[in-house]
Amino acid sequence: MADLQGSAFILINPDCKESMMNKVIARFAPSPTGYLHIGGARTALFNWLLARGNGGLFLLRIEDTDVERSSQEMTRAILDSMHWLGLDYDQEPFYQSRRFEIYKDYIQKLVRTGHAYYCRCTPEEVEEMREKARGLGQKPKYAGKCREAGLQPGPDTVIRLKAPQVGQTVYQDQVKGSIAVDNTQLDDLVLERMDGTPTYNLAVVADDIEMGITHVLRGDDHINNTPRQLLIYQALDVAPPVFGHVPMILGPDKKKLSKRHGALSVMAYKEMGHLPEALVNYLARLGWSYRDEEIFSLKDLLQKFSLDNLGASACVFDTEKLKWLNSHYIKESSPERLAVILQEHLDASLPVPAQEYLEKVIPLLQPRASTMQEMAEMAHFFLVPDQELEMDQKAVDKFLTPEAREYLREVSEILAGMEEFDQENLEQAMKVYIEEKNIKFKAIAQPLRVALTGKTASPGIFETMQVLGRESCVNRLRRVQGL
RNA sequence: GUCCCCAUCGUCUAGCGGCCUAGGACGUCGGCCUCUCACGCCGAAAACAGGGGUUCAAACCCCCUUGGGGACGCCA
Repeated sequence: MADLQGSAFILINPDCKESMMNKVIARFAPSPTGYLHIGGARTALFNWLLARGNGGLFLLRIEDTDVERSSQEMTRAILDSMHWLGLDYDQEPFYQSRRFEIYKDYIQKLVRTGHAYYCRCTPEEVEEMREKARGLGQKPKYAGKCREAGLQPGPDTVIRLKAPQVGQTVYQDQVKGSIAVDNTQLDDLVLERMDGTPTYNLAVVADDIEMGITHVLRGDDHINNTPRQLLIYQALDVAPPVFGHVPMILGPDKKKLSKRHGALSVMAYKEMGHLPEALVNYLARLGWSYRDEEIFSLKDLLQKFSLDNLGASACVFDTEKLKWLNSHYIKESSPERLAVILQEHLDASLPVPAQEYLEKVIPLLQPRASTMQEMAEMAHFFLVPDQELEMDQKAVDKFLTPEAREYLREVSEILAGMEEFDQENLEQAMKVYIEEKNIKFKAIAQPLRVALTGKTASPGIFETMQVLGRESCVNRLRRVQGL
């Protein structure tokens, strides 16, 4: 790109179509100062889709230059979350903390070419300048005191970008459209701190150049950083990547999602019993749409995702819709897989059930549970020892009348004498019994349910009985006689 | 305060000047099914923030107002 510095109107990256022709290289660049939260996960997903959906590369960069707040554990946790969601990356992760030499080179190049200068102003002085600007009703910024001072490196100096003071910086945002900022709004940002470490904006630009990044999709909250970064690209005389800023995810109160109101980590959703494909599907639809469709697998998304269908406005995270998607995927999943997941959610006081048994229980719960946590609660009566089954007292009082107990006593004897203890034969046996007694099925359905499950709501009574098995059914029916 | 961004049912959204008496989905409310609870099916209520333009024609284009969000660090 030509050096346009100083011209009245600076147009950067007027059209991305040409670069779209080349191989897409996108990245996700989390800072390991916290868990991977819902917003970060969506950013990662979109970048992954952009790269993988176009035969490109998806790289990972760990922005751990803040040694104080970054940790190895958080990096691990972020990687685990991405793995759980099914977002894999190419090459080894790039760690900014190991790349300080590269940043030094970039900064020195800027100093050499006259695009950066040494500054001796103290943080207090700079703060005064900002205050002054604020007082004048202007945007707080560094006033440029050392800009023309021609200072040499020293122990108390930082390096600042010599940013253009006229014209404007314009770029085509892939989701927002044209964005323009007057250069007077921007100041000479610090590139290298007093301790010699690079600042965020410099490191990002240097890395994106080094990594060959073609597309930067990131949160809306970075929209104001983009013009600053563009200025660095310009000073470096390097063509910038394509930028796109996806809208923020808001909490139910329409405020930026934070730990206070449910900006939970990805892993928290796992613990609540959400399936990864449900979370991916939900996140994808938050800010993106494809006609009237709602259900998307990762594979569908790969094929259908495009920047064109990204929305521009902020959206509210809706737990109810997530749960609906989750219940959908629970219905779609195999009992084999769900059994493994369910184990993690079961009450620790329960005896560890066999995989085969869970696989019989789960089909009865699939249409009823919207999270695996819920399923674990529903599965409880299937797994608890007969003598420890908790009984809902209100249900007992209402349905286990003396008359009903007598029916149950007789039924328990019938069950004990049955040949094939399956749903079909159970239904037949009960039919015969109620005809014999000349009663309605309703007269014994709820008493049976309460006796067997302890509750008034459960899966179908015959399928429940078949899964529980003869022994448990008889045990439980006998047990209620004494209650 | 200054700058930037955004604005269709409660929520996620379709809509890219005429197909819109605004479509879908979640949720809500009815109904059907039914051994309970679910699932499923059927149906209903529910939105173009306001005001000016442009145009034969505006939810769609422009401007203003209002509202919301974000950013103004030697954090990332």
